[in-house]
Amino acid sequence: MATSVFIVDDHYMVIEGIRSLLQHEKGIEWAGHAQSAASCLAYLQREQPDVILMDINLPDMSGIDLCLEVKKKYPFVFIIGLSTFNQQSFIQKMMENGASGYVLKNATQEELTEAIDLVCKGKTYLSDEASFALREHTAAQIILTRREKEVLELIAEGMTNNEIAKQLFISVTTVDTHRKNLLAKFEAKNVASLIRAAVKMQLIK
Amino acid sequence: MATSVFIVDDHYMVIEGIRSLLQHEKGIEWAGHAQSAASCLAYLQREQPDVILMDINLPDMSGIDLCLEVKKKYPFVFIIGLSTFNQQSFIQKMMENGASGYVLKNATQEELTEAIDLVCKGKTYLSDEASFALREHTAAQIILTRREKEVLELIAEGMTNNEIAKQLFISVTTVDTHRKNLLAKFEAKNVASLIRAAVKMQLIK
DNA sequence: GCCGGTCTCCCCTTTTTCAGGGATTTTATT
DNA sequence: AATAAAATCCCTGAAAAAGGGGAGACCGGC
Repeated sequence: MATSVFIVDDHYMVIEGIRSLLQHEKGIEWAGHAQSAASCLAYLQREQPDVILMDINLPDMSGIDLCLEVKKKYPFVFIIGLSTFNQQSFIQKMMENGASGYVLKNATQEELTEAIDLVCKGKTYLSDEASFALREHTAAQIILTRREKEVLELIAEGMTNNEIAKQLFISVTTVDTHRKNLLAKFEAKNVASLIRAAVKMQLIK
Repeated sequence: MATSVFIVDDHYMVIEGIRSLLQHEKGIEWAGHAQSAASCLAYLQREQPDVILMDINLPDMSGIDLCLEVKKKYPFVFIIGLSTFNQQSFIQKMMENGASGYVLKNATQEELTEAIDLVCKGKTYLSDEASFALREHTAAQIILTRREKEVLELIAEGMTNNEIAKQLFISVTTVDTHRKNLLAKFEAKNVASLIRAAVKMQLIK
């Protein structure tokens, strides 16, 4: 029986590209496509494909969140993440949320079909670049607590410790402690390098 | 006579997508594709297409720089920029460097062919989102002087005014002046918001 | 030659950050 | 119940940044 493949990507050209790559492939059936998380979820209520190729960037919800939601509702649908080369920091989160594989958008037809085949058998497929990035990223990953994230956000907004303290209804000294922990975790010597690093790691927008 | 179209994009799937969109289009001839700036330039030495669809993100050189170079050497080749929705800040630079149009990667077949037709006639095509972004961006554009850029870079590195002064062989007070001007230009109240804004506007990486 | 912009330098004051500690309570997790 | 992790709070003192000025030198364009 043929494997049905569904794709979620907001870029029409990418959908077309994958369709074109897969259309003559035996054993693969085109289940359809969606350009948003919402329409993907709507489709899944009617029918479930074997594999979903899912972009990280969607207009209404991130692929990471969508992945989690889809896996919760339809655990037997396998998900393969899709992204461009410079979004590798998301791979980790995507896999944590239940994706079975990860393919970069410059993958060849062979890589794509191999990924679909492997994933259907319950295995994991990571493109070379993806698995490399995963190792790199895991090493350099920085885990922030809830409060630290909040403080970081507000620092990035340009607020002083005093202002942050008022906003969060805590003491200035507490904010200062969180700030110090942030600086330590990022190995940054001041806010400038902190914010730069945080933006690089996609922890703030 | 048919319009020959060449495409430069490092994502194989996007190339396939566009090829699939254009292949049955009368009046459009597929000239080929390249996945890097270098191979694009190599191709152009042999023959020149009428239109190049050019991605902003290339592995070896940015599309913006490639655009400038191609236009310098082959001024009669029309270039249409290609990008995803969240890279709109590059549109301005692409147009400044001689591009004739800009299309987002979620464009439909109609938009794409319309863009190619218009551009061939020497006109400009901007997708709705692109022209909107252009207006937004132009209004909010911030022009930095040579020195300000240098200081900004070093601030982002986490250096203090003192360290920057030593590095640039100027007085601390001068660095401070530049810093103040940067804050004023960005309408930022401290480095945190300055760096965030600068990263957003792609002035630093 | 003049003007605008850039780069340079200096003054002052106040605010904020940074670097060191230390310490208690809350909240999971086992 | 014990432990670990997170969140809370406090102190001191030095360093840096921010906010407010002013001012001379250089350079390119009109």
